[in-house]
Amino acid sequence: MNKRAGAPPTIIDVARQAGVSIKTVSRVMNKEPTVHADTRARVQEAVAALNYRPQLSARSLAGAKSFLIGLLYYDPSAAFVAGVQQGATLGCREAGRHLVVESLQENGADVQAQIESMLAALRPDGMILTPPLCDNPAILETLRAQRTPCVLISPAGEGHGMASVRMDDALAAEELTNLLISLGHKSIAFIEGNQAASQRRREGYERALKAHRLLPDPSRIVPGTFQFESGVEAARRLFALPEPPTAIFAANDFMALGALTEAQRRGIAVPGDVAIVGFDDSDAASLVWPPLTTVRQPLAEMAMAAVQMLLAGDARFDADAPAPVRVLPHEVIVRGSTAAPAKGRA
Amino acid sequence: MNKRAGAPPTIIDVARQAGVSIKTVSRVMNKEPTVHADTRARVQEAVAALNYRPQLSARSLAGAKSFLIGLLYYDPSAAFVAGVQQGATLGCREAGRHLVVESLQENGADVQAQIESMLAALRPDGMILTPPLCDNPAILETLRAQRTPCVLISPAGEGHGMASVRMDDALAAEELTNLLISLGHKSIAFIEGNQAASQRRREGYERALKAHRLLPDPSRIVPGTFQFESGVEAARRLFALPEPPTAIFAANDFMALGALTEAQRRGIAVPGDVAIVGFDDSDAASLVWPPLTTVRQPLAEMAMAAVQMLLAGDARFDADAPAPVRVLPHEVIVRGSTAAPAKGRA
DNA sequence: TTGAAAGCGTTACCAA
DNA sequence: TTGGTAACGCTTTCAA
Repeated sequence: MNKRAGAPPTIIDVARQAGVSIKTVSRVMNKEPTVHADTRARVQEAVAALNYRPQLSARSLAGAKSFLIGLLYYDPSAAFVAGVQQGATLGCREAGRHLVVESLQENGADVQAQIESMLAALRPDGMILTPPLCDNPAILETLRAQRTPCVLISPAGEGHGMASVRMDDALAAEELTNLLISLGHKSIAFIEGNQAASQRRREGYERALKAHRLLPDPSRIVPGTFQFESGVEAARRLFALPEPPTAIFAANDFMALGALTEAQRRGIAVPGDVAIVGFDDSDAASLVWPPLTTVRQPLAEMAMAAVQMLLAGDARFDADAPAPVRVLPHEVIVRGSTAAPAKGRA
Repeated sequence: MNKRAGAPPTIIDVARQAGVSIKTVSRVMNKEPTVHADTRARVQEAVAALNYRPQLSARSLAGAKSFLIGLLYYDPSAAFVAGVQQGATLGCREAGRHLVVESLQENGADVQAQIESMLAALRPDGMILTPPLCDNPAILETLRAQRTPCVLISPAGEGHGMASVRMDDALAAEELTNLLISLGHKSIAFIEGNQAASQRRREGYERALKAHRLLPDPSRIVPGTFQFESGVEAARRLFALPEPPTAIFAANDFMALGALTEAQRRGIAVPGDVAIVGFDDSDAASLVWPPLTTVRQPLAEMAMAAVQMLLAGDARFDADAPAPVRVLPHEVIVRGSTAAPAKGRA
């Protein structure tokens, strides 16, 4: 006897229809190998006929998995969330999981409480953390205490022993700097940011200079905050130097756009008088003139990899196994903001 | 007897600790009024002592709610997802719900299957749809068939009888146009987009012109695609007119940025020779020079309202009750890309 | 105002 | 290879 019609079919309905036990249906649904091919076919037929889909809450209550992956973030740029999320949702779909997103409210003390409460309620199979949360020791400790598998996206340091996915910021910066050098630039300034990524990018910048025996000039390395305005300010200082640089490498696009704006305000031609490169390939990078030469972070791919690592068990707390780190390839995008320096200025 | 230590406490542990039945604990957790104050206090004490948190899967299996809200999107701009999501996660947290995000893969035929499968597995308490999904009749029909409460964010038309949240695009466009008119502009061009919102914005633009007895000139209304390049192209056509406009209203920021770029490439000063306004307050709007005068959509607020409507039952399929529509206030943001027209050009 | 017991739909253990 | 049956942790119904 069917329950009231209209109610979604349950495993019992399928078992009855296929003439097997519910346990066998369960085995088929979970792709367990120990089922006879005929039986399996019969069950699958019944599943299709009834349009049966196992209910998540029942599965997770009875079993060990929740089929949920959590994505935790706090005040990142829109492009960053969107990119990561795109990859995470795709990865989850492929794996039959679902993505639960939580944007933490504040970086205050109750953040831990927020996380604990989420973990207790949802019991996610794994968590994905983005900067700056993935660099917050208190948060990582909370997660570790609950033994929730985690993968960090682009952590600042070594990820505190947790699995992580990143791109090679230093290498990308080195490539970008090499591009400028190969165009003929010898006087290349660097605008720093106030996040961990900036440090790594600067390393690559200096590595490239050294490889070409161009001595880094401290006066050409100016601070910034990853904000547009700080790029304007930094450029102002650079253009005021007795010998202004012929190229500017900003640690992110926003600051590069600030530098671009300041150059244009002063009638300094880009890329004619000064070449400018950024980092991140933000939306705005291709929405200005000249469009910005920059580096694309493989955000979606990184998030997808994170999901895969989570489900492959790479993020378990296996004690002495070193935490795995996956490094994904980036892409240098050459646009109109770079060119060879004007005659006599190289 | 406690289970193995380390396992999270259950309702049974709390009941034992408080000396009441599990049903009473359940009542307290669900804030049911029919509990004596003393009993309630005793239970809450036990809950705090054990750090008890009800498990979602058990709650949803036993009860009628899943405590999950779904957010469905397909290829929107990063800023749009990020904005909506910020509001949705906050709204969910306040309501003790969690946000499950699904980004559909394609706008193809299997989209319905994707949705059905999600609904069957998750049984979300409600769904939030963003454009263009919220304008897709097939998708809406699928949702309606499952009787899942839905709230549409900025649907194109009347929302097909479903609850929706929107801003008043036409009013905002009218205000923006009025701003230009009040600055002294009489020759204001409009760059259209290829989405429903563009239509509404154009209505407001024309309303403002008519109110000031400025006849809309068809040659000053040019098509676009909401993409940067189409803004460049549109501006090219406008600047080639015998009498170029003194102001350009682009139906979104990306096209406005294209127009800005084209103006600068031609040495046409902004806002001196031509004023430019956009729509959406995208990141890039404040990352260029001059920064763009535009309109901010209250995306986060709209999403938060959507969650509230969902939980208030505003989105139930109550047959003859008309679907509720909430309209949220926007914000006109005046920046550097607008000024009075140059003498003699008004 | 409180409680006992019967589910909810699935997985897991153990036996056949 | 299969099936019976006991969990899983909570809400709900019905009684007290």
